[in-house]
Amino acid sequence: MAQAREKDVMDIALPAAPPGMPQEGGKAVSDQAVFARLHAAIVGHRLKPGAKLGEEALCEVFGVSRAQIRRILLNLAHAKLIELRPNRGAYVAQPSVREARHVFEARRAVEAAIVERAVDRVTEEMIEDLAAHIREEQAAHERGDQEAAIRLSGAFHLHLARIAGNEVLLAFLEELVSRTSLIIATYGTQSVSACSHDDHEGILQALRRHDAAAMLDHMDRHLRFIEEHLQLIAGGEAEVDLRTILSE
Amino acid sequence: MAQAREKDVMDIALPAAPPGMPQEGGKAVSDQAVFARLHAAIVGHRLKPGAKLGEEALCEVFGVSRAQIRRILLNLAHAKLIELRPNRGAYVAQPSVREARHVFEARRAVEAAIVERAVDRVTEEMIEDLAAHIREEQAAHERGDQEAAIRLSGAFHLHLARIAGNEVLLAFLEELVSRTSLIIATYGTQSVSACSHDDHEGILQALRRHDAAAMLDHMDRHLRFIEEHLQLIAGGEAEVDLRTILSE
DNA sequence: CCGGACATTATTGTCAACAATTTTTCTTCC
DNA sequence: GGAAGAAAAATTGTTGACAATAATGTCCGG
Repeated sequence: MAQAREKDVMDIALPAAPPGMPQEGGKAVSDQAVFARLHAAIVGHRLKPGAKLGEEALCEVFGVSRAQIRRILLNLAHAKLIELRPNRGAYVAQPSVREARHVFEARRAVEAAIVERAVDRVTEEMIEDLAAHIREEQAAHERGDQEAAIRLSGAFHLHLARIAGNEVLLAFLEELVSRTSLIIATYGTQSVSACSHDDHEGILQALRRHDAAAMLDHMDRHLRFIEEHLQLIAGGEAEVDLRTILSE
Repeated sequence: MAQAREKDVMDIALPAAPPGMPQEGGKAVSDQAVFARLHAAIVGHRLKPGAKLGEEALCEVFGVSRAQIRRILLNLAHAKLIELRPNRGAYVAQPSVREARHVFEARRAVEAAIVERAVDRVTEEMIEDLAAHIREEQAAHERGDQEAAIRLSGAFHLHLARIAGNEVLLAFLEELVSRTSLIIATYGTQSVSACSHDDHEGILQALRRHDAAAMLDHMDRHLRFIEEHLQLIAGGEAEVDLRTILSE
């Protein structure tokens, strides 16, 4: 079982492997690169909540030293994507129901602040960029590329944050978007794996009219819709898993 | 000069040194303890923006290994209190004017969200705790204890966040309060070194009446007042320091 | 007297071996 | 057969030495 989970870790490197850089012999791989790969694997639902991230395994996968991996794991822990249990190792985080609700609540607050600033600063060109972005989302959705759909869906919100022009709010939203994706991985059903691009379209329409109130309304409904379609009931921890699975 | 700054580092340990624990011979000092000491020193304006934090010096002061200090410095960097320049070392952060404005803007947004939730959840007992807190603030102010005044001033806002009951918003505000203190250390005049307890009193009065609108108004004015009384003009970087100081 | 190249020093970054802890496996006994 | 306990294996945590880099000081030529 632990062996099986290690196998999952081995799969991380494959999808986004850089072309011209063999892990052996080449020069050092940057922290940022490894961090980005692990981040993408967790947010993209390839590494599932609870999966163990052994240091040795990660070293082999990325071809880096343990000291480096350790530093990167610390960063991922700070981003709340993994949990570091002393003397036990690193595990992909399993957000509690309470935590999930707090993340959504905080996200509504932060997104509202971003919307208010974005309507004032947006230009025609930016609106066209957003429209193009939504088309990309739609394309990924139609072609059935789930991971791209998740990524682009989050990127839409971050795009809006960049328009708002506040780097602190952007950093907050980056954290919240990533955590939202992890929450969906933990509590999501098949139907809800990402934001629906229709909602994004509605938000964009309101932005075109510079209608802040309508944008806020759309954004709030959008986030509440996602939250309500999760199975955020009771203690969805491992304990319940065993009970429901084994009581046939 | 570099030597003088190292001296500053030596002063960190003295004020809050734990009584019964000699750094040599006792068991290991926890990361958290060292982090808290450095955090308090920076937020309490004892370590000034730009001060160098040499690894060797910190090891001697706290009696810990370099690996441990390195890990702690990484955490402080993540909290945006220090800046890690590769191959150059760690320095107490010098927030740019732009960054300062973004922090205040984000803080207004986060505090607004907290206020809205706090008015709904507050109890009589909590209000009394807040009142007691304000009296403590006043006492520290009257006795001229600047560091305590700074700390308690931030603690008031965090107390409110705890009442709001959202751990994510609380974590955001913790970061923002610390960064605000660093911004005040960088751009503050003598007159503005902390929140005025009068404003806090006004916020509390509005909370007593469960008047969310009044609270939001007070909070917003409170934060804008602090921001406006800083010297947030032009590029107050180190470059300018040398130029203005040496060109008499 | 000033400026640039070189050597020295100090500091940060990295690595590999060692210690401590947890997890697994194997044995033993009821 | 199953549980308790002990040995073994695997994994995490720490330490110290070494390499790489930047800062400083020195020496010479102009």
